[in-house]
Amino acid sequence: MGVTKGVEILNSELFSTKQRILGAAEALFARHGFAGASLRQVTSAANVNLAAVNYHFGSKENLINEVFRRRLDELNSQRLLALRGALGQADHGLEDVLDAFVRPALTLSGDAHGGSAFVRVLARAYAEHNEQLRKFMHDHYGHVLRDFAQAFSNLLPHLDKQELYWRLDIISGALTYAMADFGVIKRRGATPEQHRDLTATHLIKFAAAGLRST
Amino acid sequence: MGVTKGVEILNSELFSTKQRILGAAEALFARHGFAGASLRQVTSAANVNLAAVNYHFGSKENLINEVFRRRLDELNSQRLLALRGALGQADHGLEDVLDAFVRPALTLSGDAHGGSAFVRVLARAYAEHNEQLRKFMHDHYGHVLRDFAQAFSNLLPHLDKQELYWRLDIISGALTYAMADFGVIKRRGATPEQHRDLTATHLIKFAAAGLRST
DNA sequence: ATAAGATTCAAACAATCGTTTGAGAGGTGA
DNA sequence: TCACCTCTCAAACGATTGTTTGAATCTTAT
Repeated sequence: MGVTKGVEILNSELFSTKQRILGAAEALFARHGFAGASLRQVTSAANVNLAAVNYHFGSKENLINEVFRRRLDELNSQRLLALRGALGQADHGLEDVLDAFVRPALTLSGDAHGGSAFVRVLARAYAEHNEQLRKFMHDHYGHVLRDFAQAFSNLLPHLDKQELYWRLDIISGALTYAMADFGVIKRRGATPEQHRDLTATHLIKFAAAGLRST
Repeated sequence: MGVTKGVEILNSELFSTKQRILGAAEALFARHGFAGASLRQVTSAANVNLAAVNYHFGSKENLINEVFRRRLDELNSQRLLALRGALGQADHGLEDVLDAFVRPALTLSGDAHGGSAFVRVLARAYAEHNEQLRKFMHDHYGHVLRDFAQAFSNLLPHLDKQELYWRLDIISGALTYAMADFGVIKRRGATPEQHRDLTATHLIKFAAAGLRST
């Protein structure tokens, strides 16, 4: 049996080698993990030569980082946009800020072009507690978390900064994990969009309660 | 640098070779994942010969299964015990059944003798969606999930069976993931036991709302 | 004490891993 | 046409993987 079983071969000429590698890596990392998916599996699924990974990305580790960067760049800019919109409302509350954090991620999880695979990759990364990956995210998206933390802090002035960061880390993990299951869940009598909205409502309510607790 | 960095070497004569391997595997699987932790790392940390794994467990995959079996046997029997206690109450509700499901897992996550490492292993397994591991859990602990599903179904007669199983799967994942972070979270002015109780309350409330939603 | 069985050990197995190499194909501008 | 640069390719690199082997050692019962 082939190692690319079930993974769509992205051999269209419409996509560059780099993009095909990123897409195949995303799908295979979601399914087998970072250590479990080999570069030979990735390049085979992407229909490119094995050496192409090290040529275009330098190393497997850097490929992993690029898989994250491609999606998180878009995700976090949308989060900041939504945050600015929420803070623009004069009477905005905790739930509005949480919504700005969750909603773009939900949209990503509903994306058919690899986005739903990526949220599973994200869930793996959270489960891994990978220190190297955490540093990458901190370096590249730390300002996003800082902006949200500032917004939360203004709404929760009694809460210690350090404690706030712990809770945001927990919330990120819980939300990420909950999102990772979206692909397989079918709720009767509701469209996927309705289902995501319903889940978002529950998650936001849950997270708001966790943030408010003393 | 040694590959066993930071992992306690279980070389006490009080523990058998099998137990030392299971303990070291549990700790290293929690830290590096199933594919990421090699048998040489495991046997080195356990202070046993490399071949001991295949002698006592047959294969790495079977070792993984045994790591799960050791903890889940105890966990699930306690869950069933708590479920019987909850069902014994004449006026028991959804939260009581959920508590019977969550509480034993929380106790395990607070256990210092590898239990807290094991919940991280569990979180990884959920994130992996490992089909082989899911089959193992289904074969060995399917009756536990069935008993809980029956209890939930009696309390939610309007809910379709298939839909109920989906929701229980989600809840299991969410609870497991939330538990996996316990080791590093320190909440000011609360003992670890109090913190676990507080988190359990939030989780149960969240799960109950999810189950009741139409 | 002695045979039988259970366990441990160093060593090696084939397979696979991420990475590197050097030749060559393909396109671009002078 | 020529030189230049980008990219692809098959092949090989050393290292590490899970597993197996057969002899050595320890345990146990007769």
